[in-house]
Amino acid sequence: MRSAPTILHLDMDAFYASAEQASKPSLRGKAVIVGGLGPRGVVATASYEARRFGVHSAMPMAQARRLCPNGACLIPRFTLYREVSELVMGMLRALSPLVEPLSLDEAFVDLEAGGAAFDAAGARAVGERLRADITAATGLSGSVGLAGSKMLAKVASEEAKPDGLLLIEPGTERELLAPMSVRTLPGVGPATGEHLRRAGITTVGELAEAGEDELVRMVGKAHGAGLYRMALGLDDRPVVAERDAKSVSVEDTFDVDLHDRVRIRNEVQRLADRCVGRLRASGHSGRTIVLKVRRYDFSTLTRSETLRGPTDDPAVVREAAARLLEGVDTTGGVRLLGVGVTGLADYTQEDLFAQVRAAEADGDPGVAQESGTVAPDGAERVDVPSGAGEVEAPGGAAGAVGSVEGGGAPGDPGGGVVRYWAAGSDVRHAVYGPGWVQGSGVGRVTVRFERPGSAPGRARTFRVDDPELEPSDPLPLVGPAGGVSA
DNA sequence: TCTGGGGTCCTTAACCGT
DNA sequence: TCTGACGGTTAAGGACCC
Repeated sequence: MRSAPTILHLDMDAFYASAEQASKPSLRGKAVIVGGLGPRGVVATASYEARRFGVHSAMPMAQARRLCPNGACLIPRFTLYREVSELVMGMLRALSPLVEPLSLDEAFVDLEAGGAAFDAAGARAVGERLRADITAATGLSGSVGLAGSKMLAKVASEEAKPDGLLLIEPGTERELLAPMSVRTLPGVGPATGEHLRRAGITTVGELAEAGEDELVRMVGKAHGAGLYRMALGLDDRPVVAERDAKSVSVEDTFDVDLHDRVRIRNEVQRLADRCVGRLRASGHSGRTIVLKVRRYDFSTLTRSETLRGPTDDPAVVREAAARLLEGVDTTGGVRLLGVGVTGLADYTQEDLFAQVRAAEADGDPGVAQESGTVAPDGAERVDVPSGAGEVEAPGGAAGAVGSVEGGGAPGDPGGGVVRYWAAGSDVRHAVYGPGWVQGSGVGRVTVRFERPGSAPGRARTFRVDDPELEPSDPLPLVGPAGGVSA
């Protein structure tokens, strides 16, 4: 069954880094690295200029700085990326109602379903125009893959990068795939790749030769069967526009491992509250509470508890998380904590209260226990004085940072306002106007004053507590404040 | 100075009820 | 009544994706 190449996969090129370059003219053509800037940060995206130094995503930021000491390292600005993403997704939806976003910078489109294209020539024309329109509207480039299936369209856009388009003609897919690395296929990561390599399989062609039975034996039923079909270029998964969320979770990695049990408990409570905040914002409640703990040695464990009914009550989630924590040994230190909720239901508040009442009538401790909630503190965190929780256990780590406590900026929202200016963040100066933080340290912060569409601007340095300087929202890449062309 | 954060899906084992 | 097969649910972990 040979189908026309009318599945389109769009992948924006080095999305976060390109968006930063578009909004910060002085960074165009320069190495830009977007990611976490803390001692345990990793790279989210590197510009192509930075990739030439060997920097790539998921690499520890410290290593990236070593490889590319002159690169600009910036924190991600998701508000901006989301805005650009919505603009682009809107353009895709103009082509077809069947648009399946995979992330902020990637999506599938079923062109045939939208009547946008029915054959290779039509699909190619739509793809080329889309790329031009995206660049005109955002100043960014995207790569397009066109094929008869999602898997092949994705492989095609990957091959087309950067700033290209590739259409896989029906009938040519097996020859095209055969010499490619097995790692090209979606679903083959480091573990499966290594597994296959030990069996002497490194290319997609060898994968196809191995046969389904052999693959199933090696990597399991579902994975093996799927892998075999993909190696033959077979994939009939439809493009689906709406997908229901299945879980909501939040997690924090701490700059320094946590040892103090009290502090750990407090962090779990905070995470539970944040998680419920997100759960409610998404209009969901959930039944299963999950606690995640990553220990000093990077070993990760999860503990979960399923309630009698779904909840979005912070007290209930806090208590469940606290109970789960009691069963976890944290001696040695904890580098990450997370709280999640799965088994989502979109119950309304009314339904939920009805559930609670029913459960109370049942005498069910699972759901009804908000009455018996201990809740030592409200939403407010009871902060362990800095340092007090970090008194080193014998043989403590080299960290010794002390000043910045886990995740939070060392800002004091109360009085003196010593602000923390993260590199890459947006600011506005009363005199010089909008700009972005280039760097800060020893009581100073350097700001470059430029905006999307302007010429590269000049940098000025201020005291970190300069009253004329304040954080601000990102300027749009296009529109009144900016403009894609200078 | 190793290794983020937010997800999805699959596998395995234990357990319960039929 | 005992035993076994089977299905569903829960819990935990692992791989993978962007």
